[in-house]
Amino acid sequence: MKITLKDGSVKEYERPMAVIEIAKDLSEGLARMACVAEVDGEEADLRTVLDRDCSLNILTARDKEGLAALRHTVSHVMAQAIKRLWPETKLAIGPSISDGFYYDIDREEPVTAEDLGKIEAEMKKIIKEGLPLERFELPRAEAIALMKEKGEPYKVELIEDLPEDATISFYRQGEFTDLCAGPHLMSTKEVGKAFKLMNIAGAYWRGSEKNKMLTRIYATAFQKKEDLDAYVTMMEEAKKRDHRKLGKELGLFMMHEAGPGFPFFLPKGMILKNTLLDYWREIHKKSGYVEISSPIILNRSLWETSGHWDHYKNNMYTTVIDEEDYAIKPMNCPGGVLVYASEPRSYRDLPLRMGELGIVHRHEKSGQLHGLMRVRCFTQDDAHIFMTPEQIREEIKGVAGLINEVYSLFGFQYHVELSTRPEDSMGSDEDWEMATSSLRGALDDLGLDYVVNEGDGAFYGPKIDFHLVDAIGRTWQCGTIQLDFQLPQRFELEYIGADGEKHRPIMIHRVAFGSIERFIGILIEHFAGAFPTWLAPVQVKVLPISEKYEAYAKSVCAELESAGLRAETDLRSEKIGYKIREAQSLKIPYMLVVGQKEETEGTVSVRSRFKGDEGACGLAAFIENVKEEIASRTVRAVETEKDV
RNA sequence: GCCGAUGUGGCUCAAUUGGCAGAGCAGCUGAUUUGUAAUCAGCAGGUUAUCGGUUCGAGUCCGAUCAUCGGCUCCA
Repeated sequence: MKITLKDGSVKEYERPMAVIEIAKDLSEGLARMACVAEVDGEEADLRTVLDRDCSLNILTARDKEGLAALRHTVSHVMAQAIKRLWPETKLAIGPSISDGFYYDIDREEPVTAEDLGKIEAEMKKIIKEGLPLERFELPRAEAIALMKEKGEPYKVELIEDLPEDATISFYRQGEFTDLCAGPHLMSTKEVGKAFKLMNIAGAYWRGSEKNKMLTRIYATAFQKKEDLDAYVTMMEEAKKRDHRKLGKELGLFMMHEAGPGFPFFLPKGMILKNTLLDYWREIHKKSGYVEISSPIILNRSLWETSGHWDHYKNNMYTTVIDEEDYAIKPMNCPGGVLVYASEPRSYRDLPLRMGELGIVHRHEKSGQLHGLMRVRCFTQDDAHIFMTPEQIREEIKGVAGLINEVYSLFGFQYHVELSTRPEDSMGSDEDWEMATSSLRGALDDLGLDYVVNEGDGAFYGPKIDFHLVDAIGRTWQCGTIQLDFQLPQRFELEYIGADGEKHRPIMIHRVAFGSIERFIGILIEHFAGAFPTWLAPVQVKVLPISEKYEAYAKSVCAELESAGLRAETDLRSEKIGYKIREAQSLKIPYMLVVGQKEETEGTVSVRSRFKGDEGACGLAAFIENVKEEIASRTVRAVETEKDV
């Protein structure tokens, strides 16, 4: 099969092995910068479902349309079933989404898990009835009248938002009629059996918290039963790699009621965090950044100058000390700005790339906390770049390149969004035009594929966001690059140009990891806890066969440690199988089994968490190999664990 | 914050219509001295999230609070 990437490059793969080959290429970074555009000449989209399995879904445009029509039809069947069971229920919207569909409904009594079973049973009846789906159109006024007659106020509201002269399309199946643009299957019979109601949630009508909260029923459907089964299995597997579960099992971090949303890092999690920070410092030094640290608590007048006191106070922890207002910083920028302003700057100093691993606190609303992904205290791998307008494009490219380098190291897939000027914004049209085109230009220069979110930028400037995917397909914003002309103005920042005159610099706010906490959450799920050796909290565990070999095990461990490896011994009087089982479940990269044979020969028996027993090896040679693996930060995303 | 659900030893889960709070794993002690995913025995561990109510009697029923989970909104 011939695959065309969005950057225009073409690769050929042999059919039976294609999926594996593509996965390998992706993990090696070959195709990461671009998604698949065509498969055998047909427009297509390619995504890895789970990196560990390298299971790839290659969906052609036609497949996607067919699946959407199927799901949309099942959505109508579900709505029909609900109306049959509880006729007083009001219907809102029921679209097809990336891995299924949902319907928002308004019912007095809460929907329960048992109700889902009843709905499914009723849906099966409707499917069996084989009702044909008929499309018909009505002028706007008649459409409104029809929906009023059926007692569907949400539908009426939807139609009222359409233009006066619009013709409204409906789909009818049996006694049930729904406002809908289609397309649909021909008959409810075609739905088949491959559908499943997943869960119940709340959702605001039209996505605004000012509106009524409706009940959303999430469900999914596939063309084949096997696909549904595979999906359900995949979701179950994915839940096993939930970072909250693994974080506890692997002793990485904990939460406590004493501080909801404030994570505690445990000793092993701290090694992971510090190792990431070491890496961060290394690449930032290489990329010409300097590092600063600014205070956690600063007084009110600073936050007033920066605008946070007015615009961000709801999310800030504030306090009164010696009768003066203070705030715990929710962002690092004002601190960075003060450092910039602390001495006169020349154009020769620019661009000035000033990094800060800053701990910020934000009072997030209780309902939105989520493990390490959404917390109230986190470390941003922040940096502020002060520069001249001419330097914007190159700097953006530099940052985007750096972020790509970081994500590629871990084998992440990500997508990029460009957010443009919002309605409520500050600054001149020219500034916005220049800033937005610089961002766009940088993305184009790099050949990065991106979507544009019109009007979604910050009030002070446009931004580029980088999103990573968690184990069950939710995406999380991690990296971001934001252009800012407001803060330099508010703080009256200056530099002396070549002309001897004062000029105002432009600022970039940027993060690569985003928050170390969130990034670690994503890493845990991405690797299912089996971190690459360079990141693993314990890299080698020495397992003596019995207490007789305790001395040798200790000496091996001492040598590993003196070579800079993170090693532990397991000296308990347990059988070797027990020790292996435990080390394996902790996902320790290497287990060294030592007994009589090894002690006599001065060797170690190496067991890899992925490959199992690898046989005897000289200790010096083993150390060299592992050191090399760590130094090169080798990531083996394609390897799979042995089944338990 | 909003809608819904959940909360029992460190972890995973039991406990009939309201009737003596249990088990496995982990921990500790002892025995065992082990060759690639769980050796055996014993011991200890709980104010059933918290506070209040109903009842002769509450893990179980009711109310409030807190936390967590699935979403929505917001966001790194």
